[in-house]
Amino acid sequence: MGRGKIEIKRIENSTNRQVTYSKRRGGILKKAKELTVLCDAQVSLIMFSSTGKFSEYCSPSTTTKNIFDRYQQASGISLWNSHYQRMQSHLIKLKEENNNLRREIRQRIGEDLDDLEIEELRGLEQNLESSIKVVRDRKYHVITTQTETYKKKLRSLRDEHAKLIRQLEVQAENGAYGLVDNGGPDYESALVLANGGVHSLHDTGFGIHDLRLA
Amino acid sequence: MGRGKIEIKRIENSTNRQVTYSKRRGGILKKAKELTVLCDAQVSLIMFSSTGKFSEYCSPSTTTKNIFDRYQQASGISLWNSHYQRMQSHLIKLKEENNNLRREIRQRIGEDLDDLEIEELRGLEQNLESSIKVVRDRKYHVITTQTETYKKKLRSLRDEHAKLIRQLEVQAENGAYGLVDNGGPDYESALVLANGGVHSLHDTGFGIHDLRLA
DNA sequence: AACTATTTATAAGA
DNA sequence: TTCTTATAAATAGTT
Repeated sequence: MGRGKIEIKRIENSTNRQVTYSKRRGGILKKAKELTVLCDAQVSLIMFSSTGKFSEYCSPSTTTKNIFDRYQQASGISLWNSHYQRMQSHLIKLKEENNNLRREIRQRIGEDLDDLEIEELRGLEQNLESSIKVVRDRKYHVITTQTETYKKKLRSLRDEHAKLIRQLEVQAENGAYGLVDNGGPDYESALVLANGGVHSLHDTGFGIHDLRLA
Repeated sequence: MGRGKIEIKRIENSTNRQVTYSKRRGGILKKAKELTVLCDAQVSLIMFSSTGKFSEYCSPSTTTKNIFDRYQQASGISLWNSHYQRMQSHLIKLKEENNNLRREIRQRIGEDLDDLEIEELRGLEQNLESSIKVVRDRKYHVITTQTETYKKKLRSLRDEHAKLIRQLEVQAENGAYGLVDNGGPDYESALVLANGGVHSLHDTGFGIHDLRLA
C-alpha cells in the first residue's frame, strides 16, 4: 500500500528497515487501539525492533500481567513454570518434612501413639530413656561447673577477707582501735546463697539426682 | 476503509462487533507477521474478544515467554513477582520452622544441649520424664490388650479341645478303640508360644516393667 | 517529517 | 461464516 507493491521479506537496507518499522509500528498500534475500542477486546502487543527498541500497547481495561495470566490459562503454556514448579515441589517437600518432624515430636511427647506397634513403642521408650540420661548428665555437668565457679569465687572472697582481717589486726596491734573477731564470716550461708538458695535445690525440680552435688 | 467511514467507538450491535473483530483480528495478525518479516522485529500479540475468544501471534524467531522476559527487563515491571515473592517468603518460613523442629528433636534426643540454661535443661528433663511415662503407659496398655486377646483365644481353644476329648471318650466307651489320656494338653507352653516366646519378654527390651503382665 | 500514488484493509451488503 | 466491492486507511517511495 504505497507507491509500489513490496514483497514481504526482510528489508536489507538498514535505514529503510528502520523507517518502515517506525511507520508500521504506528500503524499496528493504531489497529490495536481500534480493535480494543470497536470490538471491546483486550489486546496486548509487544514489539522489539531489530535494534532492540521496545514498544507496547495494552488495552486500558486490563493490564499486561492480566493478559499474561489469561494467556497462560487459554494456551496452557506456563510461562514461568520452570521457576514456579521447582519452588512448588520444594514447598511440598518441606511441608511433608515438617509434618514428619511434628509427628516425631508429638510421639516423643507421648501423643499420637495409637498407630505404633509394640516394637516401635519399645524402641521409643528406650530412645527416650537414653535421651533422658544424656540430658541428666549434661545437667549435672552444668551444675557441677556452676558450683565449682561459685566455690572458686567464694574461696577468693574468703582469702581477701582473711587478708583484710590480718591488716586490721595489724592496725589494732599497732594502734588505737580494738577489734572483735566473731569467728570469721558465715561461709556456709554464702555458698547456699550463691547457688540460689537451698529451696531451689530441693523444691523446684533439681530432684534427688542433684543432692550429691549440693 | 470500507463502504463508509466509521467512528472509532464501541460497536453496539453484538453480531456486528463479532464480525468486525474477526475481520480486524485477521488484519492485525497479518500486520504483525509483516512487521516481523520486513523489519526483522520480534512481536507478541495477544487478543481476547469480548466473548473471551483468544488469539495470539508470536514472531517465529522467539517465544512468548522470551518476549515476556524481555518485556519485564525493558519495562521494569515484574509480572510474576507477587507470586514469586509470596512463595519465597513461604519457603523461608517453612525452612525456619523446619530448623526449629529439628533442633527441638535434637535436644529431645540429647544433642545440641550446649546452649541450654540450667532451667531449660531441668524443663527438658521433666518433659522427657512425663513423656516416657505416657509411652510406658501406652506400651502397658498394648501389651495388656494383646495378652487378653491371647488368653481369650487360648480359653476357646482349650474349651474346644476338652469338647473333642469328651467326644473321643464317648466313642471309646461305645466301641473298639482304646484312649490314652496323658493328662491334657500343655497349656503353659501354648501361652508362652502365643506371646512370642518367653525370651522376647525378658531379653529384647520389654524390661522389668513388663514382668507383672507376663 | 511530509507528500502522494498506490496498495491494502475493511464496512456494508449479499 | 465467507465473498464482493466501493471506499477508507495505510504506507512505499520520494522530496
